[in-house]
Amino acid sequence: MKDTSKISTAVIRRLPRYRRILKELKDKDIERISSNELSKLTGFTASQIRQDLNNFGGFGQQGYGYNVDSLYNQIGSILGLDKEYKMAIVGCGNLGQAIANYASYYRAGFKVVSMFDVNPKLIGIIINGIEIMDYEDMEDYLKANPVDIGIICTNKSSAQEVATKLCDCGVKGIWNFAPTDIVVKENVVLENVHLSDSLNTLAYYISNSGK
Amino acid sequence: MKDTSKISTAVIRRLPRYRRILKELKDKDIERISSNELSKLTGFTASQIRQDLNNFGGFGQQGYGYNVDSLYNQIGSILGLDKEYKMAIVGCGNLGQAIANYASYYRAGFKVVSMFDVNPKLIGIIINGIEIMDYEDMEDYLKANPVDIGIICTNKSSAQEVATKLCDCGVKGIWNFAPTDIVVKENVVLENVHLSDSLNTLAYYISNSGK
DNA sequence: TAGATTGTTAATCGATTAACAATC
DNA sequence: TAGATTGTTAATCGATTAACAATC
Repeated sequence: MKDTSKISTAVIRRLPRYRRILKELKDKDIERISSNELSKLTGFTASQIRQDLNNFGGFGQQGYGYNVDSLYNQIGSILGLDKEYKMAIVGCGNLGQAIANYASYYRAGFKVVSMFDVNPKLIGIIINGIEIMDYEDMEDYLKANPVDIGIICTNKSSAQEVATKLCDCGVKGIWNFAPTDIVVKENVVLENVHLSDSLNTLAYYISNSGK
Repeated sequence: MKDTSKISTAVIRRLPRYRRILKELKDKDIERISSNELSKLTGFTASQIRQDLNNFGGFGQQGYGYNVDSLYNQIGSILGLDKEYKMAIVGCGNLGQAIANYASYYRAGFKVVSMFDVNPKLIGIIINGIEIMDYEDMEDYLKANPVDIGIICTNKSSAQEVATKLCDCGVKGIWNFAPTDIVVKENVVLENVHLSDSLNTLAYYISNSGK
């Protein structure tokens, strides 16, 4: 296996997609698959698929292809999905609540364990078994009950302050849904979901399609 | 200006980010900016910024830089944000409701005009001024009241069927939040927001950080 | 005018694709 | 064994960066 720190983000971002397709094959009780067939299903070239996988090890067998179940598990393990992640949601409007209900059911390994908001109307409400707490108490609470991932579902103006506080509370990663660029402490991983950027990109391709 | 069909997706996906930063500068009443300063704010190199912008035309001025307000508007126009987009949401759980409240306030140009669900408990509810309608009636309704963008917030198993129906109703683009790959009719633009993929990527970097 | 900074060409770098020997 | 398909090296392609003449 190569030094994983040298593997490009493009490769990493393809892995969840491979895994998703493998899951579907697994559910259809398909045992083996060739890079060529996987190419048809994913839209990536067979060559690229083999290159990508060989960054992490030789998971296939000449003349046979890849074992679906085994490759599915290997990719899960590469992605770190055999571990458990505790998560805290900050900002419990519709989006925060959607995530609270969503995240846990897609991947058993991701558990929302605490939720925070400043709005007195939301504090005390129970979402998916978790009571929304006062944001004021977040620092104390998270220092006593640490989480791995902080999820920012606040508005733009609060996002940086929340991010800084989450970093101080020792999160390992931040999943940011606020439509702004935030800065995090060294060694904290940042993953942005900029919905407005995504919608803008869609608008571009709509207004330029057929040209 | 180059043939826009030859401009890579990577370039297009940087445009919303440039625009976001320019908006902040505009709000601070900053009039001009050089590619070098923009580089510091965006994290992209000055060279790349100039290259990107020159795909669409020479918006700068030697010795001066770029006029913030004008560049902001130009990028908006390139992205097609000077038009209006009517949108329909299919699947009105937390996520669908979050989008209904979200999309409209980020960009005045994106208007949610109809919402559909199969759940009788949701049908009739009013979200942000829009009454949720029965999914059964979607086809008839959208043929009489067409939209530009269909937003899929259903679960995985319904996503493809919904996508096909939206295509039949003449949408120009689909914004897909269901965690699955869907196929759309030719000339319909597809933009995926795979939240589970995003979270998996975050997990990878967390479990490989510090190595 | 002198200084600054763009627009654009050329050089570099990295990612994707092609090809094929290794081998199951 | 013969056929299939990987793992891996080499070739290609495209995107990013560097450099600098043009020019405000």
